[in-house]
Amino acid sequence: MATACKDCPLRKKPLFKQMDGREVEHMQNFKVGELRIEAGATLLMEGSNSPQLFTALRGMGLRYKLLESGERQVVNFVFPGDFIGLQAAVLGEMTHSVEASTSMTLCVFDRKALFDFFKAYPERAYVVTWLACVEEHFLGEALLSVGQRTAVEALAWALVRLHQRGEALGLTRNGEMNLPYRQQDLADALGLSLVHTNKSLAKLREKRLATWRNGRLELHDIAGLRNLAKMGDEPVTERPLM
Amino acid sequence: MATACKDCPLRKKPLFKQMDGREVEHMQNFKVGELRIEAGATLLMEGSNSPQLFTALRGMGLRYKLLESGERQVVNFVFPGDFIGLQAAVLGEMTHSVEASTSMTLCVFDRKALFDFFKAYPERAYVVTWLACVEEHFLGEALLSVGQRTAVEALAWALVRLHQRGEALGLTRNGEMNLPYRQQDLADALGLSLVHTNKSLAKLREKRLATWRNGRLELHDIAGLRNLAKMGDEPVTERPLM
DNA sequence: CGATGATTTGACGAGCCTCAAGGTACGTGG
DNA sequence: CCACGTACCTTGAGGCTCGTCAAATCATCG
Repeated sequence: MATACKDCPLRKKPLFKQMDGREVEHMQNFKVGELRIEAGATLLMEGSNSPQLFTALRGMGLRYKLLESGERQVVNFVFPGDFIGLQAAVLGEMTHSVEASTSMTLCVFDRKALFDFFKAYPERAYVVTWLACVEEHFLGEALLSVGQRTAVEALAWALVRLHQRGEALGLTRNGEMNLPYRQQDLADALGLSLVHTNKSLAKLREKRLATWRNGRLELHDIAGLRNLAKMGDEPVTERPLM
Repeated sequence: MATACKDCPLRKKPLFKQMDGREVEHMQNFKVGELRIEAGATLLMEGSNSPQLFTALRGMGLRYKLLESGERQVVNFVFPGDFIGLQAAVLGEMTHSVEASTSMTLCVFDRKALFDFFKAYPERAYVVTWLACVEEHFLGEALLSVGQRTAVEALAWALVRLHQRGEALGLTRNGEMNLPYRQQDLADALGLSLVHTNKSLAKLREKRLATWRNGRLELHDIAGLRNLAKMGDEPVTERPLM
């Protein structure tokens, strides 16, 4: 049974901007159902033109692109609240694939209704644009990491960011959280080899900065990590939810 | 004297989707003026909250991010038709800086009017989202290049893409175009050192694939470059103009 | 308890970076 | 007109980071 938008558990988290009753109703009009997929399943394929849009409600996933020769670049990690499939809706096809790392449940919207949605609810149209900008922002930061940081620095950056996202969603306890990815996923996100990623993670452990094993991430010294990664401190800000 | 939107020379280029008279009028309502800046000038600073939005009308520029330690990551190249400053308008601050590589003229819009614009002209709101998606698409591709391609491959990719953009704007003649950037700019875009960029460009020349000197780019073998870069062939498609 | 997939470690080499010096084009002032 | 400065491009030498190859360990699961 699909949960009604008014009962959406995600919306109440402090990370997300409050919606008034009308907005919730607008979302309810747009929503066509819920989808549950298993870990490992592919939700969207690069190049595909899916008839549906999604918002991740529960679970985590990956966005990635492939080179013809098989190399994979992870372009982002999917967390609850992420909006998925906008590119297919607007540009006509997905520019990356999306797959589930854990089992996930997603809110489903009808892609064909998007333009009518824009006409009917401009404040929601603004939200869609907002989310596209957030994605753009993250990709720029990732590019900065891959292009300019060393392996250890890039890993420090990635772990801090992932933890930050988890924390904003209330997924952490005493600096710990579940991080259900493989080292290969991080490696592909940062343009590193698996082996070098593994050795760099070991360095972070030796320096007592962060530990990540058995799917559990623990940051021992966030300030140290941020410093190592030469990150400025932009606090997590409220963002809207679709 | 600011040119009127109805006389906009950019809009007529085949790259851009046709607008009907009403849409042109909507843009005219939104436009507040024109700006001309010199080569080397900074248009927007990362972290700034500019009161203005821009569309590049003429000239070329760079979008980049800086690390505290001084490393620069070029996140994109600015060509005529690019929409600039959306992040500041929506997220509250720019997530990258923008500077002019040549002298530029830009169309100026009022950031505060953006939301009203969304309400009044949903088809234009849709266009803004479209452009944000295009940017996201490009950043994903850049990430793929920096993360997974070798230096020569990444350069091949970059030169093909830049040439493609030039061609779509009618800036090329027999595979040649002006490319008013420094090698350092390409290096910072691809996460390479200047020296290695220079040597890799030499290799592309030796292989008779591409020559870029004195601000002039010449692609001798586009298929060869695409092949080297392992690029699929997505054709350039029409896109809207703001 | 074997099979499969993920993590870990070691050895070695390659790609890319840094340092350094020289070259070219172009503008400026004596 | 030439000396000089500046900005950018080019080339060489040497070293470090990171990738590849290989194998061992570990965890999970049927």
